[in-house]
Order: sequence, then C-alpha cells, then structure tokens
Amino acid sequence: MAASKGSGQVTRADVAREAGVSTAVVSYVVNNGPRPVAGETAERVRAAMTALHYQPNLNARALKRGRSQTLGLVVVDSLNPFFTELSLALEQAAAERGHRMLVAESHGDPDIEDQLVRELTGRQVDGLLLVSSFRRHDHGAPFSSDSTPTVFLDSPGPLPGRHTIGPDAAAGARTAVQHLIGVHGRASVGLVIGPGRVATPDPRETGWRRALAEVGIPAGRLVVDDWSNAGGYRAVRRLINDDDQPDGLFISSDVQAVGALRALHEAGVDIARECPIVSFDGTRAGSYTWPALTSARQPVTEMARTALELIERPQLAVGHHSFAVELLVRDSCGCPVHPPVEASAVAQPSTSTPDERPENVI
Amino acid sequence: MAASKGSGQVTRADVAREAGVSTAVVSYVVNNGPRPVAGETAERVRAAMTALHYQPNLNARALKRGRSQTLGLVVVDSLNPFFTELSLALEQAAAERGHRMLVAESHGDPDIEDQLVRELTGRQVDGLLLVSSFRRHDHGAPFSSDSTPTVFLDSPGPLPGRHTIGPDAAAGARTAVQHLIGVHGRASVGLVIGPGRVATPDPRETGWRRALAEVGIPAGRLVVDDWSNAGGYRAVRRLINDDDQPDGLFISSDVQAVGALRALHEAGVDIARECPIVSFDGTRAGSYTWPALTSARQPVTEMARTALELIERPQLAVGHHSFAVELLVRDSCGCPVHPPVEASAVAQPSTSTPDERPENVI
DNA sequence: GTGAAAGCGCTAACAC
DNA sequence: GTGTTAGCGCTTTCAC
Repeated sequence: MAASKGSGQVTRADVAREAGVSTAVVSYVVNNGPRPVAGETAERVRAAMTALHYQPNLNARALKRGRSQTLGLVVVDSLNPFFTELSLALEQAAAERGHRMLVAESHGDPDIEDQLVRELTGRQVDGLLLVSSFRRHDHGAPFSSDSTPTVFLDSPGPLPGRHTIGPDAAAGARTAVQHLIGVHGRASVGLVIGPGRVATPDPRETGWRRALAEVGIPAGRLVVDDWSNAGGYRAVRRLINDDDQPDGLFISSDVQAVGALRALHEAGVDIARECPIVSFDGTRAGSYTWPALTSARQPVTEMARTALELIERPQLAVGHHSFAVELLVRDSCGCPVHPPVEASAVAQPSTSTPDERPENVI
Repeated sequence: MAASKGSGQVTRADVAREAGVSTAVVSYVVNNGPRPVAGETAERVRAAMTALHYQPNLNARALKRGRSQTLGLVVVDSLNPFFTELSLALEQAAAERGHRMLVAESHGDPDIEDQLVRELTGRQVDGLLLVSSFRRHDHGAPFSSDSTPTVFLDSPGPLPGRHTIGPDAAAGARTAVQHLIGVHGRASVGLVIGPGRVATPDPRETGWRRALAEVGIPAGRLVVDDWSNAGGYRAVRRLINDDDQPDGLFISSDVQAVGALRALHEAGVDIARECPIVSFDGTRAGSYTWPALTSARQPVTEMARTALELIERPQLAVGHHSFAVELLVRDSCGCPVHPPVEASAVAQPSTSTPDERPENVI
C-alpha cells in the first residue's frame, strides 16, 4: 500500500500511484467521464480507492468547477415548526436535484443575516434560499449575493427584482375567518399576529379585515406579539384580561396558536364553544395539539420545488409566486374532533385503528 | 474601476490590481496577518475591496489551509423538537467558536447517514457531530471520517474508541418513574419507548424497570412505536384498548408524549387523575402542551459545549460523557398547573402577567 | 513593508 | 485509452 502524504489526506495522486495510472484517469473514473476508461483500468482504480479509503476533496472540486452542488439556506427561527417543515422540504427538494444544504440561522437579526449571506456566497453556494428574510429590500443597496441565484421564501408579496415565494396569506386568512363566522357563527373575531417584517399591514391582517368587512362585522381586537409559543400565549392572556373578549380568534401562525391554546386552557375556556380558533400554516404538529388546530395550510412541498426550480434556472423572470393555501379543518374551530391522519398512515402490526376519519380539507 | 474576469467572480487579483499592490498584501489585509501592512496601503486595499464588492472564496481558503471552519452535523429527524433544540445549541456553540455548521438529515437511514458522513468529510469539515447515530459501531469497519474529529451525541452509552455524549437516561427515567410512584401514588406505570438503536435495552427502559423493582411493583406494559408524535399517539391507543391499563405512564421522549396526550384526550381520559405521565427530554415545546409535560430535561447547552470542546481538542481521551438530567415538574404528572416560565421572561410593554410561579426543578 | 511564486486537490483541455 | 499540464483562488515562505 502506497504511503500517503504527511497531511493525512489521501489524494487523487495517491490513488493514481497505487493503481499505476495517471491522476487524470482517476478523475475520469471518479466522475465517470468526460473521457472513457478501459474496464480493467477502471477496476484497478476503484480497488485502489477502496484500499486507500479515498475520499475526493469536494472543496477542491468546487474551486475548479466553480460550482459546489451546495445551496445556502438562511432561516429566522428553526424552533418554529413551520420553518422546520419548510426547511425539511427544501432540503429534500435539493437532495432530489443532487444538492446539499448549508443551513444557518439568523435569529431574526438583519445584521447576522447579512453576515451569513456573505459567508455562504463566499463558500461558493450555487444558490441562496432566504426564509422570512428581514432584509430591507427597499434601500437598493447592492446585495452581496447578486451573482448567486437567490430566492426569498415566506415572502408576503413581490420584492423588486427578486424571486419571491409566499402563501396567498390574505386569501387564507379570509377563508379562515369566514369559517369561523359562517360555520361557527362567531360574532366577533380577534386577530393574533406577529410583528411585521416587510409588508405593512401583513396580508393576514388584510384577509382578516376583509372577511369581517364582508359580513359587516367591525374589526375586533388585534394583538401583536412574537411569532412563538410564548408570543401566542402572552397575546391571549392579554385578551383574556380585557372586557370585550372576542368569541373567536384567528391566529396568524401555528406556533402562536399552540401558545394560545395553552393560555385558553389555563383560563378554563371551553375552546370549541367559547373561543374557537383557526390558525395559519397547517403544520403537522397542529394535528397533535388539544384541540387539533384548524389551520390554513401552506403547501411547503410545492413551494420548495418551485424554489429549487428558480435556483436552477436563474434566467427565469423574477417575480412573485403566490401559493394558494387550503383550510385544514380539524378541531380547534369547534368542528367535531378529527384524529390525526398521519398516525394511521404507517401500518402498525400490533393494533390497527381503522376507525379514523380523514381530515377535512376545504 | 478595474474590469473583473469573465467568470463574474471578483478575486483577490482584481483587488490587488485596483489597489496597486500585490495579491500577497491583499491577503495580509484580509487576514490581518501574518505580515504587517502599512496603514495607508491597508486603507487603499480596503477601499478597493468595497469598491469591487470583494468576497473571499472560502473554499479556496479551506483548500489552502486544510481547515474550513465548518462543522458537519448529521441529525436523524429535524422534526423532533429535542433534536431541533440540540441542533440549535450546537450551532450556537459552534458560532461562539467561529465555526459554521453544515447540517444534513439522515431520516434514520444508516446508508444515508454513511453517505452524508462521506460527503461532509469530503467537504473538509473540521469536525463531525452525529446526533443519535444509527451507525453500527460493533462491526469494526473503518469509518471514513476517522481522520476527522467526530463526536456522537444522544448516545445511550460509551462506544469503543469514540467520543460520546449522552444523558444519564437510566437515572432520569428512574427519577421520572419515582415521581409518579412516590408523589402521585401510581400503582402501575407503563412505558412508551421508541425502537432501540445501539443499546438494548435502552437505558430509559432500564431506569423504568429499576424504579419499579425498587418498590416491588412488577414491570407493567411496555409499548414500542416510532420516536414521533404519531408513534406516541399510536402507542397510547393500543394501551387504551387493553384490559390492564396502567394508571401512569413514562414516555421516553417529549415528541411521543405530545402524541400520547392527544390520544388520552381523545379517549376522554382525565390525565392528571387517571393517567399521569412523565416524559423525557424537557424541551421548551413541552411547556405549551395541555397539560404541560413533566419531563426529565437534558442539558442541551452543556452537551453542545462539551461536543465542541471535544471537536477542538481531538487529542482528548475518548470516552463517554454522561450528563445528569433534572426533572422539570410541570402539569402532566398531576402536579398543580404551571404556566410557562419562558413566556414571562420577555418583558411585554402592554400587559404583564406577574402572577406566574416558576417551574419546579428537582 | 512588499512582492514573486509555489502549491493545496482537483478537472479538463490537449497531446500522444 | 491514457498521460501531461494549466489553473481554479487562496496563503505563506522567502527574497528583496
């Protein structure tokens, strides 16, 4: 077995020496091209690779090729299940197309976000996925990633000169509130929402107002707190301490809704009867709360696929891609209890529970 | 302004030309060393960098230096809040030490895991963090990352020749079950657990048995299902259909406990009274369920810090680092309801809720 | 204090 | 079908 260099790294030269060929041939074998290699030679090379535990240096390859097969993903908050599910979908869509994902978290800090974008582009990522960016897009300052295909996800609307993807949140919110009013006869529907980012007002607020206006109900209480469990919890506590409590709530994110549920329970509120809630996102996590969240579902898989398409075809015209959301009717709105569908999806040998109805999708 | 190369990439050569210096000087400025640069020259270089929007190619740097300032993290399941919180802690610990994190997900598939490890080492990561690895450590096959410092997290126990980190799960489980028996007078405590990975039996099972044996209660029902919401949900459904239902439950993970709660609620069980549960992990998410999860908390921050220390000092003796867990007493065990502590941590201008008691920590 | 140049590991012409 | 070699962008030794 040929001695490797001092560095400890086995390089293509070691393999070439071991197999008695040139480094080019090793390359041809590794990459299965661009030139043909005789079957027997290829065999020898492969044997040498295994013997030496050769592992190509992908950074060197990226340097040479100018592409890294890696995408950068910047997320605001990985603890939010919606972002987790979206990240997962993005990672899978990337994997399908042979890309790896470099993930970083901005914690909602625009400076960190900027810094991360710089680092990521410096790492030669082939594309940049920004989820729920706090970046100020209006100041026209050049963006260090302008040569890297970039897509903004969870965007409330179009951004000049950018590829953006987002839910049709206004329509989703409207549908959600309509359900509360039309199906459950609510007379006043409050709104819990997070601090605005790019758009003001948030389309979720717009949709809420619209649904109310359409049936002549005045817009009710609006509470703003963090996009987090704690935020939703605090928002509802404040609502509860008030005199004019709404008799229904539209909560702008599942993560807040979980906190809201908690606060409602603590206060002894009978949610289905006294304060039905509908939220936004439609994460799987919402199937397991009590009551399960009726929620406007964002089509994460489709959004992720579109994001990757935009990355791969940067010449595509920039613009906003709006995705329709669908209302996942579960229990928190007061509709009859729906067992989680996912749980029965995987067949379990021991005991099956065939008595489960599928979730209602509007 | 000097014209850049056709590639679109601004390189150090462009900056050097623009500033009228050599590429070496640019390097000295960028890296603040290793040779001194005259103040005025440095200024010129910096000006050129800004003018050209220069962004160093980090891959080239890694290639040259042999280090990338990047760590690889392989997680089984990013939807499990415990892993999410652990990943976040690892990412922050890495950031504190100037490392970025390349995150990948194995979906519990050992082949994918292997593949990811290869890719990551090929990307010159300076260290590898494997969370809840499915890798078979007993077959002695050489591990492609053997030259890369590697730490196994969420490990049930020591692994020959490896740095491992894990909770003292047996002790944690024992404490959890003792609480159910001692404080809440349970006469039979069931166990819900996930499929085993490396160790059999899982230390959680061992701790459960031990606590029971100590007070002369025979080990009760044990149900195995996925480490997921759905798994916990299904496990409890099976339990409920049985004749000999336990009157308390130790659930081996928060993620399963959430599903269990749902199943219990659906079945109309009064959890605090009829079937108190204690779980394992102590994630923040467990503060917002109804009832909030009493759970044995793993010290993720400390574990993450230790992991990074091990990565940075690879010469440290290999061995297992066991971390004590503490029982976070919340509501699901039947103790009086505890509002989430985190929610009051952030001061809210509008309405404060000073009436919250802190969580009990044993 | 500054510059020339070698070389990190790899790819892909181009020569044979 | 195989080998030689230039060069991706960077760091750093060594000369000046």
